[in-house]
Parts: sequence; structure tokens; C-alpha cells
Amino acid sequence: MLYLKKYFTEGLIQFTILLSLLGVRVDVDSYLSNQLPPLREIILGPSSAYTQTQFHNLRNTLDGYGIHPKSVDLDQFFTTRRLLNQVRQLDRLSVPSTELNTWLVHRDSETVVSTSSQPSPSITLDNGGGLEDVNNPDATPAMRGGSVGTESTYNLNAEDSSLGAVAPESNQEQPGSRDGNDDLSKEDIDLIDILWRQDIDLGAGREVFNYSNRQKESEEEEKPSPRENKDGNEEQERWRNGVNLQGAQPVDGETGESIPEQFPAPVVVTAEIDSNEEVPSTSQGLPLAPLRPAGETQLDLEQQWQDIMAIMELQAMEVNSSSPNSSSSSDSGTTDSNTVVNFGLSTRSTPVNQDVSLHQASLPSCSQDFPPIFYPQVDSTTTPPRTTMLRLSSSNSSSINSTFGATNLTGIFIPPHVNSSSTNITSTPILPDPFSNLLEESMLDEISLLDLAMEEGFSQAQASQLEEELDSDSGLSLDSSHSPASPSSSETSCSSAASSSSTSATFSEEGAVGYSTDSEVATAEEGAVGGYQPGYSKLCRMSYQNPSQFHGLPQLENISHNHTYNLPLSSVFAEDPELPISSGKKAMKHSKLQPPQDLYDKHSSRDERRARSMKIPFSNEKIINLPVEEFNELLAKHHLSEGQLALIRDIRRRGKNKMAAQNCRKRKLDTIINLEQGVHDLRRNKGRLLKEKMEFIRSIRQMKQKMQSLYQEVFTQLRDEEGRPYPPSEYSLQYSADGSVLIMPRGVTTAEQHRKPEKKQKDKKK
DNA sequence: AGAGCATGTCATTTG
DNA sequence: TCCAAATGACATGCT
Repeated sequence: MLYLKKYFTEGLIQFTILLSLLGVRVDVDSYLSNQLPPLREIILGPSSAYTQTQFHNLRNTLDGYGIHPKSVDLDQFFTTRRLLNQVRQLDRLSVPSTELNTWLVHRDSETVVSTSSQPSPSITLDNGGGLEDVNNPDATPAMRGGSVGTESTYNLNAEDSSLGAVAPESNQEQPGSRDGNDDLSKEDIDLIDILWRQDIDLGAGREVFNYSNRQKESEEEEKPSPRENKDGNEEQERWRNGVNLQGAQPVDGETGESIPEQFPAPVVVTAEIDSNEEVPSTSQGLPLAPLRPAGETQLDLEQQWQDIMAIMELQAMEVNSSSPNSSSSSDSGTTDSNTVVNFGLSTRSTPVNQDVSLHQASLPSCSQDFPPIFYPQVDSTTTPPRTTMLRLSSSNSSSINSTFGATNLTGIFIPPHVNSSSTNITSTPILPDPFSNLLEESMLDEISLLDLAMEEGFSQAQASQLEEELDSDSGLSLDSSHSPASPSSSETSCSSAASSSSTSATFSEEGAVGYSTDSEVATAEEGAVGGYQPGYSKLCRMSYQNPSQFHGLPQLENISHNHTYNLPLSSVFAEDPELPISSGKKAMKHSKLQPPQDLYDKHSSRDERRARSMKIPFSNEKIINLPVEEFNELLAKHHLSEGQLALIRDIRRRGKNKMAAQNCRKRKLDTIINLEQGVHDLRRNKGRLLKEKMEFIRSIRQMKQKMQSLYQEVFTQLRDEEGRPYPPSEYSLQYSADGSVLIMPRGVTTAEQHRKPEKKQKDKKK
């Protein structure tokens, strides 16, 4: 029986694990099918947060929390635990690998991003659609260049700096994490390289280059290269390729124009690039791995994964074009099928957002970085601003001085590097970033909470449970985690603590009443409930009266206490003489081939024996259980000596006290169980609240990123009367009372707005 | 032999 | 004040 149970348990667990895995897949698929293709592969990797979450849940469910040490389920518990640990290890192993893949992908895409980032602006330039674009291609290109420059580790940089147009090569040369590269055959790549180099060697200008590039693209289109399926499937392709998405799409040259664009830009802005090299492009140039100091990898795996999840959510919103931000940007940006014209300003926001997502995805540690704002005038700095990335976590939270609804956007969207204490930029004003501050504090609070929880005596399992509850987005966690800790858990495992406790409680009350009843009632009560059942082991017993059921079960064989508290010995022997075991330890011990009378005496309690020796004319049961009045009547009916009366009173007192002691102990146990349950519930509640907090933090982060990108978009497109851009270091955007956005010199309060003639009003596009 | 546990008993408190 | 119940403390028996 035991082994059967064991095997069944193991099999069940394994089956559950398999189901979990399958369920995860299914869930992920369904989830990703909602347009989260980019991370599909990442998530569908060996491990996923979903998987982890479910395992956590499963673990919690079977964690054994609350299992009484004596519970017969302990064996199962350990088996379960072992299996689950194995699964968990698998899960954890897989997570890093997934992230690693993401990282690599991102880096490639990053390279691509720099190239790709240009398409939108460059396209605008080519088309001349943007008024300001012609005048200041610098801004965006410079930023691109900056982003490129930042990635000095890539071949692309060198080529970019010299030729300003080799990105595709580099991309192709990159061992392919990129989809485009993957799809391209080596011949195609070689051909592309040759053609590009020819163009470059011939000194082809940007336009020429573009043209040739297009021709090549068209030529290649004739070939069955995978790239060409972009038309209809490109987006899908991109998504499938994961993080590359953004970078890949321009590079893939669905338009063919995007690629060339990027190169000229750096050339034109060379001087600025130098100065801004370190400055990531506003829209896309999010410095990633290269820029990030190794020591800054502070965020743990958990945080990283949460970032990825946040990215997924963000991307999902964007892809759905349901993003509240923009009706225009989202739709145009997400779909590659859009024509070149679509890459106008309106589309930028999307790439920006995607970049943000990308960075987070690929560089979880950078997840909180904010895209820096491009500063055209920063060139003055001999030491280019280092890593314009703002690490939210690293920046110290001085104070949250403004709410999100603050009219002044300056503080909110100050270039990230401004906040970093390590930055050398002196020209740019340092303004607090409320969002980052808020985020920091929230994160810190959470971390501190977790730490506190650990310090408070959270067991590892409980802490992991909390973690899981924080992690798990699925609704499974709560239900599954609800568990063993509570009496109800043991309820499921055996006869159930809850049920037994409740029933026993009920019966205990009845038992009290039962004292006044006859022996049959008492016997029935004990048979049903066993009176007071101390300990879980007893609670778990289906029926102590028939321990033979558990023969062969070692754990249960050890449980053989006498629970016939209220049962007089006479009734014990009279009603169940065949089962000496049921009569308890004493019965077992004394049941060894002893004469019936001797046995009878031995099994008698002291009071029984005393009563017999004193020749008390009625049973101890009556003495104990009769109501006071009846008891007095009984005493009055018989002529009893003082000794007999004293003994009878003692018997009654002790009998009642014995029952009272049993009830008292039972109540203690119930109280302990309830307290445990309460603690468990509180912890669950705490975990839930923390989870909610995490979600809020995540959403705030997303909002901040979106606002950041929007701010940058708007700001970089602003031009004064002479067509010059406003230097972000000198101007900032502020809300006006009517909801419009004003550009104002920094340091000028809203009250002084009227003094600035150059201020412009511009509708803020979402 | 001693620890740990379950149970019984006593003394006291409480309602 | 009495009684029953509750409970802490201790004793006993068993594994």
C-alpha cells in the first residue's frame, strides 16, 4: 500500500510536471500569439518565466509547508520535493541560457539598431518630407552616429567611421543572431558585401549608394532569399527573430533605403559624432552591453526576468497598436509593410519604444536605463559624456519632488546621464528624475521587503513562495500556493486536519454533553471521533478503531495510541474485545495471554480498580458523566460510606478533569493550527501585495519610457524660426495649462513664459 | 539511560 | 458559594 502510494505519488508528480511544461508551452503560445512574436523564441526557450512560475506554484503546493512532522505525508513530501527540485534546477539552468541568447541577439540587433535607427530619419531626409530634416539631419543622424560610436567593439564602427556605410556588412558578418543573417545564404551575403564595397570604393554618394543599394535589394529580391518575404510576413519574421526586430527591419532593407541612410548620417555629423559618440541616439541609440560597466550588473535574475516580462507587455501593447501613446506611431512603426513615407516622424515613436523594449529585453540590467537625449551642443565636452545611460537603479533617489502629472516635463525627461553622478557633463543641468526616483524607491522598498521577509524568519521555501507569487502572473499561484500550510491541506492528505479539527471540535462539545449520556452515546462518540485526538498523526487517522487497515504501512503502524478516553474499560472490552490494539498502548502491552480477569484488572484505570475494591455499586462512567442532580440522586439512593463517597467524588472530579484536559489540549492544537493558517494567509496576502507593487512599478517604468521617447521625439523635431533645433541643454518642454506643450528655456518658470518669444506651442502627439 | 511524546492528575483559575 | 470547565504544571508510561 505504501509503495503503491509512493509510486502513484511519483508518477502523479511527474505527470503534473509534464502537464505543467505542456501547459506552459500552450500558455506561452497563446500568449505570444497575441503579438509577442519577438520574444517568442526567447520565451520558448528551455525555460520561461511561466514555467518557473508554475513550478514555483507546484512546489508551493507540494512544498509540505504545514505538514506536520508526524504526518504520514512526509514521505510523499520528500519525494515530491526531490522531483520538484530537479525540475527547478532544470528551469533555472534554462533561464540564463535564454537570457544569454537574448543578449547576443540584442547586440547584433543593437548594431543593426544603429543602422536601422536611421531609416526613419534618413528616409525622411531623402524624401524631404520632413521640413527640418533637410536642415538638420544632424540631430538624428548624430544620435545614430553616437549610438554607433558607442558600440566601438563592433566592426561596424570602424567601417562606419571611415565609410559611413557598411552597417549591412557588419550585420551580416555578425554571427547570426539576426534573422536576416540567418535567412541569407552565404552567397547572398557575399554578393551584398561585394556590391556594397564596390559602391563605396567608387565613391558613390549617399544617394548613389542608396540607389545602388536599392538595386541590389531588388536584385536580391529576385533571388529566393528569405528576406523578400518581408512584404507580407516581414513583421512576422521580425517578430520571430525576436529582439532583432527593430534593427533588422531597416537593415533588411525592406525599403532598401534605410540602410544607406544610416551611413551618410554619421559622415555628415562626424564632428558631432565625436562629441556625441558616447551619447546614445535619442530614439534608438540605447547603449547596451558595451556601454554598461560590468560592475553595474546589479539586478539579479529575478529583476531581469521581470524586465523581460515588462518588455513583452510593452511590446504587446505596441504591437496591438492599442498603445495609448499614439495612434499614429504605433501602427506605422510596428508594421514593416509600411512604405518609406511611413517612416516619417510619426513612426519614430514606435521604434523608440521598441528600442526601449529591446534594451530591456537584451540587457535586463539596463532595463531601467533611459534613452538619453541627444545634445547637439555637447561637443564642447572634451570628455564625451560617458554612457548616457541612466540606470534607474543606480541613480540615487533624492526625492520625488514631482508627480507624474507635473507640468514641468524637464525634470522628468532630463537626459539620463544628467542624473548619473559619474557623468562629466557640466553643461547640462542636473534635474531630478521623479520617475527614476520613484522607481528606485519602489524597487528598493521591495527589495528591502524581501530581505525583511527573509530576516523575519521566512523559510527558504516561503521566500521562494513569495518570489513566485511576485513572479507569477498566472492565476495559478494563489490557488496552488494555497496549501499544505493550512489545516485544510492536511485535510486533503488524510482525514484532514481541518475536518478533523472541526469535527472533533464539534464532537468535543458534544462530548461534553455526552458525559451526561449513557455509555452507548459515549462509545458512539468515541467511535466516530475518538474524542480528543491529540496531534496530527491522530488527526490523520481514518479510524483509530480499525488500525488493521494500516497494517503494512510502517508509518501508521507506529500510531497506536489509545484514544478511548471516554470509554470505560468495561465497555472497551465488552464492545470490542477482539481489538486489543484499539484499546491503546496499555491494552497492547497487557494483552499478552493474560487471564481475562487479570487482564480486566490491568486494563482498569486506577479509579476503576479503586471503585471495584471499594465496591462502588455503579460504574465510573455514570459517576463521571451524570449531571449533578442525577449524580446526587444516585448517591442518595445508595448507602455509601464516607470512603466510598470520597472515592466517587474523586473519580468524578478526575474523570471530568481528564476530559477537560483532553479538550483543552485539543483547543490548543486548534489554536496553533489557526494561527498557522493566519500566518500563511497573511504571507500570501503580503506576497500578493508585493506582486501588485511590482506590477505598478513595471507599468510606471513603461510609462516613463514612453514619455521619454515622446519627449525626445517632440523635442528633436522642434525648430526655431531659422530651422535650427533647440538644444536640449537649454530648452525643455513643459505643459501648458491648456494641455499643450511649450518649449521653454531651462530655468524659466512657467510664469516667465511670456518673456520668451521663441517659445512654441506644439501639440503633443502621442 | 535518556529524550520525546501522549496521557493522566492536581491545583488553580475562570465563568 | 458552588459547580463545571479551563488550564498550567507535573507525573506516569510508552517508544
